[in-house]
Amino acid sequence: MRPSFYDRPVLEVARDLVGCLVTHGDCAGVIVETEAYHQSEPACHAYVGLTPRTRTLFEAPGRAYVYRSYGIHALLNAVSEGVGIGAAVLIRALEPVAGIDHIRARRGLELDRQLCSGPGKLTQALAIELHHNGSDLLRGPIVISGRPAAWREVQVLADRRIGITRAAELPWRFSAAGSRFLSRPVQGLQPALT
DNA sequence: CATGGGATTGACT
DNA sequence: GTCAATCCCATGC
Repeated sequence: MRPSFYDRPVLEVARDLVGCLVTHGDCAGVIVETEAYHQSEPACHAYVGLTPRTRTLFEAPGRAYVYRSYGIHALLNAVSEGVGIGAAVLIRALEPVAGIDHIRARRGLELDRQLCSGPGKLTQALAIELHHNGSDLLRGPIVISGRPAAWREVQVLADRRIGITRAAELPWRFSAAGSRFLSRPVQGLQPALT
């Protein structure tokens, strides 16, 4: 992935990350679901401005923003847009493609469809922790790389974001059409604008 | 310094 | 469908 990939409007980055590969150590999965967040809307952590918590969101695009959700789960985001603009793409679900036995052991589950079908599940599956906050997604240890050949032409659907109360009407969730590995089914069935 | 609210998940009725 | 677990940190006194 080139650095310029993330230095674009966060909606485009979120759409284009569907089908890309996330790798950490010997485990990897194809991104099948994302959500976009931007400082201009109140569901985004960066809405409150620059604070210790949101610092990473305003730094260089292509970094990982990892934070703790509900005191329990670590959630992985890809920082997007330019320095000084708070925006990121939440990685919400993966189709596991490598290190599946390792992933099953971490998750305590067997069924492939449930291993990475949620933002907290996939961080547990790939051993992504809070200390990865601020790390470089181009250089590692967590690496996001371009779409494998079989995913080059993936159809992406847009839908409403999940689990938020503010700005809930925005169609900023993106998912791979027909994927069985989503956190929840698509409701809107709207093709993402290109 | 005290309080309260989550970009969730899994267990349970 | 309901609900608790659990912790970082923004906010307000």
